[in-house]
Amino acid sequence: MTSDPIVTRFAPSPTGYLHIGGARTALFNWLYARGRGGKFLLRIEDTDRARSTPEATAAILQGLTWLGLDWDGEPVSQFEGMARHAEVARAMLEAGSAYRCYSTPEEIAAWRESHPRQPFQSPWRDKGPEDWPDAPYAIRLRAPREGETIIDDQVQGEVRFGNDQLDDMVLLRSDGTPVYMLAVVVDDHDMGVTHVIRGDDHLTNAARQVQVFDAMGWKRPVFAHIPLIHGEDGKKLSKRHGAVGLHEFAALGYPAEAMRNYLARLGWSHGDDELFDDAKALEWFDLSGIGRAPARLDFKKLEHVSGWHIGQMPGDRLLGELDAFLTETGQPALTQRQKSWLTPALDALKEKAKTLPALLDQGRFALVERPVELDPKAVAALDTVSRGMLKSLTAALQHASWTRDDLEQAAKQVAEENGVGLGKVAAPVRAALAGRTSTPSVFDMMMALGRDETLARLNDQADQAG
RNA sequence: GGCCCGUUCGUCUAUCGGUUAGGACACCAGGUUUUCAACCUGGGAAGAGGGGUUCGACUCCCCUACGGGCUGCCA
Repeated sequence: MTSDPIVTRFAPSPTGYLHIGGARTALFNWLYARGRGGKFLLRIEDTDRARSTPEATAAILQGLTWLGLDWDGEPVSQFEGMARHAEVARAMLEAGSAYRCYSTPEEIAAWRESHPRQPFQSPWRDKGPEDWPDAPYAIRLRAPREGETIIDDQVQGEVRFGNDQLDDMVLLRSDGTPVYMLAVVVDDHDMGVTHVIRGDDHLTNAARQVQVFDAMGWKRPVFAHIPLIHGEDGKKLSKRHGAVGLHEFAALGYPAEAMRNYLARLGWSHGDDELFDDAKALEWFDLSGIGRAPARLDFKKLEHVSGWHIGQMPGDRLLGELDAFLTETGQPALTQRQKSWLTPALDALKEKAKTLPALLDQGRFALVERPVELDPKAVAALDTVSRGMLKSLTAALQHASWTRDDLEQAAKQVAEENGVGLGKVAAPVRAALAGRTSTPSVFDMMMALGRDETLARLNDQADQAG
């Protein structure tokens, strides 16, 4: 038997930026669909008009784009489907799977008051047309009162709800507007969604939604309710945990592919595999690998994953990432000259950098122009003796062929002549070349800067020898 | 309150009845080294508690504790 093509969706409410939990949910849906040749759809749940904003929608789309998650077709606006949702509610009314409920909010509140710990039971459930008053009414689902509603969840397993715990949910409000729970079901059905992968805060909702699917005679999608991400303290993720918005992670300089890797591993695993690229993630991702306990955000681990990905990147890709990062954070783009100095040093730089800004910081020698500004430690490294050694090195370098071996040879020679270790020679070179004491290897810098720039920078300091 | 979900090293996790409970991050100690790193080697570190079931439980069942979710004519 040929199975239907997979269709997943990500359905955020446009009430703010895309946060890290939502990003992971989107990633799971994307991985599942894309790994199986299926479709990944987007639906904006904008039925809450008061809280939904176009800016938030834009921010979410931008976040997904940055993360590298592409979706099929245009994003669907749930709000625009209102008429369709109402139509379904009316159809259910016609079919008898829903009924008119004339209870007012006050009556419902009073009922609850006198029936503690019991779901509301409308007195209108079994009334006929002859009893209908001339008043506004809500349409409620005629849900089964006995038996169980069972969700066969791919993550949570078989979850059973006693139908006596589930009330007849409102489908259409008395003002004629559909309710979110109905909209979700109708949209998922109309969009052909086969797999609903979402936060487990919707697990209980699923029971109600399934009743609607059943009432309409629609095929239920496969459900997978994934645990939410928590902060480092184990509490629900919120602003006080620092970065929670995806854009904040982008600004911190984690490459998108590293975020994908880290996020994928948060709550999902494939044996002991920790570091992998998209191809592997797509190949390995499966619902069965998702855990049931909420995972905490761990920035240290993220850093490690990020460092690995940066180290794996070919130079041109890395340069592209750096460009994107600078643009993203509103910093000036790299000039041609900066690129020409930075590029040869990339292989050395990417070995140690864990984030993009960290790499830029280590590569600062390639970004500055003469005269190189010295920080206090660099000044301290350039005492009279050091400047003297710089002078002899500069002289020796004048005729050196610019290969790493020769440079190293020359430096060692100067060290020997002065009866000191290589470190003593390297320190002032480092200071003169980069203006600081923490840099890549001095030889890497010399190779990257080239003969002219290197000698110029060295001379800038050597000339000041006493 | 009721219903539902969860609980393996500090953290992310492996284990799908039989392991000295494995890996990764972090941490500690050594090594390497021209700085900072990076890297290499080694180390400490876990089944929430209590009952069962079983020849044998981290794995299955029950209870408790602790987290979390839902319980709206919110989404």
